Amino acid sequence: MANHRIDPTTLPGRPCSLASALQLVGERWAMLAVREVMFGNHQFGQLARNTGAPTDRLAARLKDLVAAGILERRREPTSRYDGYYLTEAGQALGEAMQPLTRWGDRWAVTEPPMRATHHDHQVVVRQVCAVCGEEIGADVVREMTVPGWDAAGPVDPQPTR
Amino acid sequence: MANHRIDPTTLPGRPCSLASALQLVGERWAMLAVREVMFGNHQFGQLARNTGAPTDRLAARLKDLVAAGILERRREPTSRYDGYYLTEAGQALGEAMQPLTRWGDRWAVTEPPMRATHHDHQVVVRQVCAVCGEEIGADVVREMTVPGWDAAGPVDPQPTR
DNA sequence: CCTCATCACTTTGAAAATCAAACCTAGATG
DNA sequence: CATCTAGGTTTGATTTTCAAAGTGATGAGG
Repeated sequence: MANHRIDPTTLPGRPCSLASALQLVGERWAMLAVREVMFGNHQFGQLARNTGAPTDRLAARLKDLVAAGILERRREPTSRYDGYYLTEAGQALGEAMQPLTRWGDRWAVTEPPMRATHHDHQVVVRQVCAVCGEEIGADVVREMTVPGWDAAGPVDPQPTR
Repeated sequence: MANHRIDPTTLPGRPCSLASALQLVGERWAMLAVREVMFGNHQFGQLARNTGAPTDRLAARLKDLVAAGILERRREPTSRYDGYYLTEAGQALGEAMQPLTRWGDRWAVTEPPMRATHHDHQVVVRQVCAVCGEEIGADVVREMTVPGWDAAGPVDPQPTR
């Protein structure tokens, strides 16, 4: 497992876990490849057909995702070819992508092309805090832990001198 | 509000709300711009500084996000310039981006550069089903509602014939 | 043994997107 | 009037993306 973590202060703009996450999975086709692996499709050809990505781009993305420790390439037991599988980070990413999919259902598509159910009813996602059980909403406070930044942007130590 | 919804069957690959969502907000800098607006930064210059995006790219993204109905451009009361604000879809997107940020905290960065708290304790996100209250995990079943596709990929009506 | 098919890529050459930097416009400031 | 600031747009070079063709390894059919 590679686990190429990024120091967010080396990225342009505000140091932020979202920016770092997008550095790993923000390029085109990356999340769709993870989606397919999550759906149980492990072969390169399946990923290519089901994402619609050009094969050279897909090959590059898969290489990156393996290097980032999100996918793992290993031999399929039933076949002579390798398959791509989710690591623990990849599993977690798959779950983190669900709210984005749900957002797409609600705001991005004319008609949702998939239905997510468990126990024979449709899943309606709610984000709650595991500590206090309350729904997470607008009362979340964000503190920057890196010096030089606050919510409004970079803080100048001496403004113009 | 523009509300450019996408018919997911017109996209390459599997018709999917995630692919549609990424069509709207998957390009570089788009989510970071939404993040900044969510943090209360509404001016173009702030968005440029805080995202680190080139101004031409940022201008293009903001135009797209406004056209997609995610941001709204309106006159600042305190200034003679316009500012960018979240629509209802943009608010919802901001919330959908949180799990991705949390994933980044855990898997993408060397050290989280921000801390999210409410009521003086750190937020730990848990996704639960609003219908039954159970945590959403692996027991989610996905059914495709469009013909020609299942979880494994495209279904051929007559295979080779 | 020879041909053909399948799978997983890689290479190629053209088109499109991205970038940093320079430039532009309109209104305030000195 | 000259300069400054904010909010972009334009420019020209670089990089990325794309579809399509090619490669090489394995196995099946005749």
